[in-house]
Amino acid sequence: MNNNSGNDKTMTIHDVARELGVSASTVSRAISGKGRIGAATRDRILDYIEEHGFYPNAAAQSLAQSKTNNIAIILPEVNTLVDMPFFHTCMYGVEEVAQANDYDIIVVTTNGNDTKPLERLIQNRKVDGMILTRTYENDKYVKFLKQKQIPFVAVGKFPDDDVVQVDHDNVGACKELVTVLFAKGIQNIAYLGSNMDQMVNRCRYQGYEEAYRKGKRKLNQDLVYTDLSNKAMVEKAVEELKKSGVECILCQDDYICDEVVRKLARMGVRIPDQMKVASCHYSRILENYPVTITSLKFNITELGRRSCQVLLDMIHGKTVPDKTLLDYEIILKESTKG
Amino acid sequence: MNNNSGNDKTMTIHDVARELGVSASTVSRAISGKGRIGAATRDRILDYIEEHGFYPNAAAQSLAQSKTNNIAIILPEVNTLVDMPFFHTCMYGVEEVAQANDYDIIVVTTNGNDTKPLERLIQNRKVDGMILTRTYENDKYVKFLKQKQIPFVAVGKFPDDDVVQVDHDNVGACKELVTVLFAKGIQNIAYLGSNMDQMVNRCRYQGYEEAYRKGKRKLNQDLVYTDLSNKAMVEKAVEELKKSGVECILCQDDYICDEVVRKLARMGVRIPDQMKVASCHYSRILENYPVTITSLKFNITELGRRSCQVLLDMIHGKTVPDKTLLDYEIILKESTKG
DNA sequence: CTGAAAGCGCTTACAG
DNA sequence: CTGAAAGCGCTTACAG
Repeated sequence: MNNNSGNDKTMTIHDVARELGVSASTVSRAISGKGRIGAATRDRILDYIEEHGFYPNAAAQSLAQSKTNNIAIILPEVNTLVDMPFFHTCMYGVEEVAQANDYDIIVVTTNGNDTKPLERLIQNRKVDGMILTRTYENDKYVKFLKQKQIPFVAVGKFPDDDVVQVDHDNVGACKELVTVLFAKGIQNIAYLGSNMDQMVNRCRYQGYEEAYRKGKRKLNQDLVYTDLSNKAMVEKAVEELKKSGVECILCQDDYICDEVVRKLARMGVRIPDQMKVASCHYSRILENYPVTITSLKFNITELGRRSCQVLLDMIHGKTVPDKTLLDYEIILKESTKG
Repeated sequence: MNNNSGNDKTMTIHDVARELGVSASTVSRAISGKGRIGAATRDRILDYIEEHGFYPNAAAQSLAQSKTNNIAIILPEVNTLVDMPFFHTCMYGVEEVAQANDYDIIVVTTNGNDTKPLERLIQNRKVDGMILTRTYENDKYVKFLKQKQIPFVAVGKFPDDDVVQVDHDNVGACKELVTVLFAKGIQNIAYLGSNMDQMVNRCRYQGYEEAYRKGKRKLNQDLVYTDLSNKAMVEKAVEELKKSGVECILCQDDYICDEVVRKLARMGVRIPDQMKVASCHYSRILENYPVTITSLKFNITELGRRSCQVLLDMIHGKTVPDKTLLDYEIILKESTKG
């Protein structure tokens, strides 16, 4: 007693064709909107479909059209309170515009080295394109995708010009932040960063450097730490910096900023009186402090959205800009006051 | 000059059949391992495939076999430092076992109300099953999936017996935690929770209640808050509880715990001397405090893994347990000392 | 504007 | 053990 003519198998295009006394081709045209078709027939078909809930089989469409309406989003393996929200939020953004365009997203997590999962997805033709959410200095995935000529976009900067990139202007943002801090009368600013394999980290450091150059100031390399891979190293750096008499510490991200703030608290060093602090990336972690922290703020969801939009444009054969740079905000707070 | 016989189109099963002088059926059998086939032919085919890198077209396989090798994972829209890592970690777990079984995961984010995205995925037959990562008191998705007879598993408890569930034993865990606290000599324990629409929150409260009953203690409803939906409400509750002279506050999750700890600090109330605190869910947020917090600890990745394993079993027609309850740990720390 | 036919790239009874 | 054929459910030139 259901709509399905007493037949419980899922409806096909032929079922609706038969019911309506037209051919399957005509039904297909009505649905796709492609090819000439009479307005009356089209409406009749569309009405029937609407009413009886016909949904085309994705695999059949995919096979016939050589397109999947799937895109892959490649996530790194991360587990910090800074990284997880970043990638998750970015994924939301991607998903939002994918959904809006009738695309689904296939998520794959990788360690940055094993290209097997990625290859399988491509070779089996399960996706029409890919989004790389993190790029490395020498990125295996990028090489593979370029060679396979798969449409893909890299979230984050990449040295090669022929790679389509969507990113926040990390270089410009850090440069401006440091310049602003100089303008506030701060004489020297230390930099604490970690893994320079990641492009985003290189960019931030570059911005810091450029600000020094622009300000015609001499950058003392003793104030620069770019390979702090754990808490102990950050703590040691903070101790050394305190002794050195530097006025301000610029943190590559909130993970490092978090350690810095805690360490200073344990040392009894007051922010900003005895040490100023700023971070290159605002995340909710910063909300937890008694003292508010000066930082750069990026719109991560928008980053995801734009990446997806650019990828879809590529897939649909439109020409897209090689680089899309998103804006940033500089949030000045207590931690750099005075 | 590539391996592809000078032809740049992607290889099909017929190409390898022709090269090897066998039929497409035989190639198919060699790959799938199904149907009788001579060991020699099989090896010859497999070697060729290995060497020349043939990958079957997923859409074609999907169409012929009516299965997609995709599963969907439904994520709620969340943005707190507690929720995002939870769902992200769970997703990792799912992805890990999906990958290992040659399944891909399609991620869809929903607000819990709009069933459209879910429906599309099902109706177009893009997935073989689904994982619901959050369940609600009256879950629309559950209803839809049951009606459609799609294999699915709910992460978290669900009242209906005919819904396959994978969950931590939230009830038992909270019950035991509260019982342990009683055993330490604490006389009364307040409960701070939020949205009771979510099953997980109901469970935790239920465990708390059961511990009271088991201990034959009278539960004073003035000590119970179950609808704190923002910071201000939590703060007010903390103030009232401090006045009431209660000894210990049990927090439904770390989001609430975070607010409680901060509020107590601002009030100048020392933990654990002047107020004890415990949380029903350990997340990295708790690592940030100067005082360590007693809490329940769950293995979220494992939750994801098991959910996926159960779903795959269902898809493959095995019988699976209606409920899979994962273990928990009780971590006693400073915050409940003395 | 519409239909019949071939094709997308696999799988799987059915013969042999 | 292996092959020819039909079928999965669409799309799309090609005729008319």
